[in-house]
Amino acid sequence: MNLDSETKAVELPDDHGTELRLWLRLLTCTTLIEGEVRSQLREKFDVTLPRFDLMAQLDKVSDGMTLSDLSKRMMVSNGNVTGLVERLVESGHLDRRTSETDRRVQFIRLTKLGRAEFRKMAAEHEKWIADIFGDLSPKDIRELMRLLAKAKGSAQRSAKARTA
Amino acid sequence: MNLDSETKAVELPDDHGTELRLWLRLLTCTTLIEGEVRSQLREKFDVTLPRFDLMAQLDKVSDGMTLSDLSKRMMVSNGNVTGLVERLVESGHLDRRTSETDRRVQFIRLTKLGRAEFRKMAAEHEKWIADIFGDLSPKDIRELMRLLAKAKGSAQRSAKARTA
DNA sequence: GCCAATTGCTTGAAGTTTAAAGAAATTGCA
DNA sequence: TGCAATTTCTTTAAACTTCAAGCAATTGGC
Repeated sequence: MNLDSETKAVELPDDHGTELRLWLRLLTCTTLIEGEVRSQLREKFDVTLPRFDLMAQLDKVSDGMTLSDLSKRMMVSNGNVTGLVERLVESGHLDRRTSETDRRVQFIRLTKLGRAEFRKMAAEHEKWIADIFGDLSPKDIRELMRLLAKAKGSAQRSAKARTA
Repeated sequence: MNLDSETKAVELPDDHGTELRLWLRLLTCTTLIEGEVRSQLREKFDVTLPRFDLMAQLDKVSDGMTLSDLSKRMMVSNGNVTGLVERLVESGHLDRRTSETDRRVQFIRLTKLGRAEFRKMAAEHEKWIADIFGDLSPKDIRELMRLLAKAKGSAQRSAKARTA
């Protein structure tokens, strides 16, 4: 038996510190940027981030989307979307229409007003983001994209394995 | 005058699409991992992520921390921390003590129970994170750390410039 | 010492979020 | 057809979050 390796094993019970530090850095980065975007949205357009996100999903399609689609894409719960949509319909940004073939399903769309307002916000939003990442070179951005894609894949693999 | 370049300028009013895609990917990654961690914490320890985060901050120091320190480190509002601490004191995980030199200040500490429970959770938590990033090589991790540090710096520069 | 500004924390209102339970509609299979 | 499983959405309770307003204590000129 090798005493040295035993001692080492006790002092360094696997080393998962680097992954943890990576996670904390990722989280800090995201929180920082999210806070910045949130402030700007409130300040410039008096809109909350969740509402902006929801409208962003809807802006990608022309013919609407169901609540389930929205909750999957936004990675939030179903009930959450119900409330958000309700308030956005109330304020005239969204339009809801019940499916004719399945009466459980609601198709949600941006209204003319909603789309117009979103487009205005999105244009500004894109500039803020560009400025936030302003110090990164095109190569940095490509590398980050690549590595984050890999990280995303890894996380999905891990989550799936756990649930299975 | 060059018509071609004019046309281009209209069709591609600056190109900030790559930064936007980077941001969306960063957000997706974080949301995915955060959801995974949240599920595990609830499932295995019946604790919420915000409580875990707060205890993590306190575990780093032995002699306690003020509410302001906590809110700065966690990057959340003051009022938010007030509520979290209140519930954690209630459940016996935290301990609060008013400063003797400044009666506005409260020092918050983990109780013996709180620290013991946190240590147990943290050990598991580290393993989950290691698994989540399991597909990344040590080199990938180093590169991500480096690029995220750069992104963080850039975001801070941007936020600071706006506020100034 | 006086008092305006600042700092640390709490409170209240509105909104967001999750998890869990439930209602309504559809689907698939025997 | 009949009915159990599934899907879509809503509802509920509890927690979390922010922002703004406010209170209490301290600090820094003067």
